[in-house]
Amino acid sequence: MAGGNSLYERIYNLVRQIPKGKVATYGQIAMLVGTGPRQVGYAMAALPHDDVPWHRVINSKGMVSPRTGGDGEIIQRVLLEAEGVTFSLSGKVNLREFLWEPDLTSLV
DNA sequence: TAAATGACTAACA
DNA sequence: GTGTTAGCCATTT
Repeated sequence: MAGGNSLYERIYNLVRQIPKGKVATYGQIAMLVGTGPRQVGYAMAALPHDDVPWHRVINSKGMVSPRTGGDGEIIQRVLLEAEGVTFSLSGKVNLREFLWEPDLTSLV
């Protein structure tokens, strides 16, 4: 387990800071916590917290990543649309408008 | 201890 | 535009 304060804790903490109506990419979060993008995806898969807006985390293509098994992919899209994020006909988010710009001054 | 896993990304064909 | 290859690194078995 991730005893106490682990890398994942930082990832979850960062994800919680994503404002409503915005999205962040795995690579972006990975860079901020100083790890590889796969760890971010793995952290989401583990998700010990149920109060993390994991649905605001998408891949670099602006699309919801297909996960193993279930169809949470659909749920993620619904949650984002409920927050005001729009999807193109191809099922992609306009990152130029909805990509979260992390406020570094508040992360120090 | 070593090998396998994975909700990714960038580069190349 | 899509498909494949390689790199990535903490967690799990």
